[in-house]
Amino acid sequence: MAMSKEANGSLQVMQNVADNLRLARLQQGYSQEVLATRAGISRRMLVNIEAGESNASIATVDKLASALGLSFVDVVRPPSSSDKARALPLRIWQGEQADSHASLLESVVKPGVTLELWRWQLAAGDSYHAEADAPGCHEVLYVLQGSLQVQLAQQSHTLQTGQSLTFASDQVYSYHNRDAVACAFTKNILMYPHGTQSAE
Amino acid sequence: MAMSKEANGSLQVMQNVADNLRLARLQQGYSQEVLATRAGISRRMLVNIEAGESNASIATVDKLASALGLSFVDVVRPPSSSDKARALPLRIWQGEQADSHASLLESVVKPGVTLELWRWQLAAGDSYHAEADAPGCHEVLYVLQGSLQVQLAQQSHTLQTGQSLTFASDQVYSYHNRDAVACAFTKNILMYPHGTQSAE
DNA sequence: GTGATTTGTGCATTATATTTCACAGACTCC
DNA sequence: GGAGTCTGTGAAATATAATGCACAAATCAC
Repeated sequence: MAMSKEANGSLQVMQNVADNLRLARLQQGYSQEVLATRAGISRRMLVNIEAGESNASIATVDKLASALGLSFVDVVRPPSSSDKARALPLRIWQGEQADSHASLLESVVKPGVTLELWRWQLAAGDSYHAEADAPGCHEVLYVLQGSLQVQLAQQSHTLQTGQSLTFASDQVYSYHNRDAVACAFTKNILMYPHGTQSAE
Repeated sequence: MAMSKEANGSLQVMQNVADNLRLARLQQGYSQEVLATRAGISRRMLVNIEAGESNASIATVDKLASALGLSFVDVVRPPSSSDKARALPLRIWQGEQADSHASLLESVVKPGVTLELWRWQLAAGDSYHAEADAPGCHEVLYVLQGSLQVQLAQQSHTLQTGQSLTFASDQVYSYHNRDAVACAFTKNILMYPHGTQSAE
């Protein structure tokens, strides 16, 4: 993948910027309009850059990188270097305690569906309250260490190390580590554009 | 080091580009004029970029990177990432045999003097003939593996593993590996602007 | 000292990146 | 069907990157 298009004066770097920006933008769920506004540039420019047809300036690329929470180098980096072990982790959540954090490890974006792999960690006694995800979203948890209580709207589940749980996340929910040791777990999120999927 | 100057709209990236370009240019002994010509840009532009006062385009930075034998990322990279383990090795020499090559590991550029650390490797039976360095240059060799014969204008030295040699390199000289195994050695070069130093 | 080379600055000119708008196609939702 | 959002394209206007030249200051060679 990531073959160059060789338009007019299309440099390899331009194509890297184009690919990296588009990928990161879709991963974070921004439209061109939103991202362009956040970055303080025109949408027209963003279109050109994502098409690999614009020889942007350093400042412009930097604005976009910042708006996406990426470093300049991340945006410019060719896919060849550290290919799949990408610029991710992104969207890191850092709790008040040092041992409480979460990071996005992988992200697969397809036309109809998006899959994200997260790694979570909760310090002893800590908890996390989440808002409802988009309609149709499902989460699949797998506890690596310690124990985890998942509080849903109507029910509650307590998972021990090695146990897993699937639940619809289009509702408010929360994670609780009521144990005395840190809890680590992986979390897969399956998301759909709007509500395109039927129940299983 | 490498504090930002905060001129007009000086981004951190601009300063990185400025620092990296100037360092690489001096390391390779180019004047602004020469580098600008090789890169196909105006010297005026190069002056601005090296001063961190110009918001250059991707294409311009890429031209400069190519002219210096560097990748785009190398030029943009902040000094913080892999700080001293820099973009180097540069100026790689590759012999006809795969085991014969040399690379520049470190380079310290000061107003009056430049020190370079190289790592050389010569395949069994291979040799390398060097032109005279600038007047006043000295080399310090240290053999890591195998044996090395250094042929100077008036004399010849044969070094075994662990032995070292200092000699004035402002004369033609050559390295010979007359052994049956590959030879590796480090080489420090001490250079002066023109001939500013007195003999010891 | 003079002469040559390198580097930094100011300014007018040219090239082009960037903006703003208006519009068309593709898609989802109602 | 129409109304909505998202995305790509075109063209004119504007901002600015990039050029070229002339000149001053510093450094090194002689």
